[in-house]
Amino acid sequence: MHCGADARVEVSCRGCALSRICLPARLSPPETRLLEQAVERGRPLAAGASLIHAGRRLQALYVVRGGSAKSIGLSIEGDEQILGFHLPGEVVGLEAFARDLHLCEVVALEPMRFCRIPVRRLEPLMQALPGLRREIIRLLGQSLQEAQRQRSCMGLADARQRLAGFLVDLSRRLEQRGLSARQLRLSMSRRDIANHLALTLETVSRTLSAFKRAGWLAVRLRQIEILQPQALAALSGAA
Amino acid sequence: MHCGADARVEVSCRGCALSRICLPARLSPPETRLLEQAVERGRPLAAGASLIHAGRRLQALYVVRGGSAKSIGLSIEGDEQILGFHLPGEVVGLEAFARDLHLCEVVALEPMRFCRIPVRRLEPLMQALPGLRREIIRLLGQSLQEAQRQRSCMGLADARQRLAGFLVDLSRRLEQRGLSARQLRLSMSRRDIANHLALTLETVSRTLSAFKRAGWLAVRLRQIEILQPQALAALSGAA
DNA sequence: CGGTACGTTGACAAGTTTCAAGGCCAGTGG
DNA sequence: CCACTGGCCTTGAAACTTGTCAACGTACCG
Repeated sequence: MHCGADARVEVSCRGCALSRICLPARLSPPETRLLEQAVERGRPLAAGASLIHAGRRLQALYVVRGGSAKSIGLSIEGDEQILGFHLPGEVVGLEAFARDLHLCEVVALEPMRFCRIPVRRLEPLMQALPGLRREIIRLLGQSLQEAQRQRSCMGLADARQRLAGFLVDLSRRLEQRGLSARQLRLSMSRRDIANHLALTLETVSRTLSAFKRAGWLAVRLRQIEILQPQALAALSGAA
Repeated sequence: MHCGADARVEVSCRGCALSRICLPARLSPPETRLLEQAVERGRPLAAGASLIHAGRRLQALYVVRGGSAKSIGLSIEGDEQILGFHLPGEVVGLEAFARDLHLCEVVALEPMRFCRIPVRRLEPLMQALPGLRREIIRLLGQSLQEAQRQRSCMGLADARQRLAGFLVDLSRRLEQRGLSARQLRLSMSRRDIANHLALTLETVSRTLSAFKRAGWLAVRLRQIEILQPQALAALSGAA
């Protein structure tokens, strides 16, 4: 299935609840107005449906509007690794700029809404709007730093540190979006978390139990309450 | 010390031996001519000297012209991880676009020459030359993919696979630059390799010895000959 | 009320790190 | 020229973390 888009629905970034977080956050009002004209709204996706298919040519960038998604990197041998989880306002698909080809499969974790910016419209806009060009480059640089940070984390941190870091990061990002930093409702399975952190699901489960025993978390399946944020933060940050 | 640059020396990218590998590789001759005017040649650096200081503002992108360098990512807690080794023709400093701030220290591994492209000159050029803009964005996308690939590697691969992958990658990159794909003269120490691969130097040493015993390599300190490239490639690629 | 996917827990095995000792090479000064 | 020193590299044995295999418990959905 091709990711359908209601091409000619009016989109208003300025009126969007995500405008403080999303692409327009650092654009001027006139720039945002011009960007709006290039943005299409996609038809909602069901949980498990693909927003981006690995192997497809880069035709558009996507922005999560509601729900959440995971990026799955596929190596030649067939092993998959989840490279990231995406929350509303986050731009996905940037890595495809390397070869105009998507190497990641992006899959909805729950019913999801999204926006779509075709590159054939983005290109001339980057020419016309220096602010938008800088913003795309900034986002690429940010993704690069995040990937490098995660790379270090995979190398240096043990299971407890990785899981603590995951929870702290998720908590922070949810808080940015106006949700509780304490009460997390995970949209991904233990298997997904384990894959993302390069652990086994058993280790994730055991480590969550250990945090629970230590009084740092209250865990009930995918509903997690952070009781000792500073303990988690110390573990994730301090080697 | 500020990284000195002989600002007004004439630079010719078209006459440079690296032009097939470096930034101009995908630019048109007219675009390359304009780019040349923005490029400065830096004063050679001694081994161990910093090309980029972590914490400094982004003022320029750098290109390795001769010798080699390592990028060291610094986390808050003080642990350092080598994020990559850089050969002639490679652009370094891109990750600073995230916050106009360099988070990596880039250090020469041996006497090194480099070029420098100030961002205040690059900005207007990206505006004027769509090809250069696309090329910078492509390079960012490529760095992002490489960082994600390495992230997966740290997670999924064991010591033998990581080291095999490291050697295969280095061999390929040296070959692109007209050097032997078989005879590698490592410019980095075992400690650096271990740090880069998130292993201990003992494990690197042991694994090299294992490859030697298997008849895959001839190892003499930093001089390495690859005897069975396909064995290394199979190990690095096949999970 | 099963059936199935998800999650938890335990015992054991494997791979890597840690700790410790020793070898090799280059540069230095007697 | 030689011995000495310090950095780099190699190798061995023990300890630890995580993966593997297996069993069991739990929520969700027909």
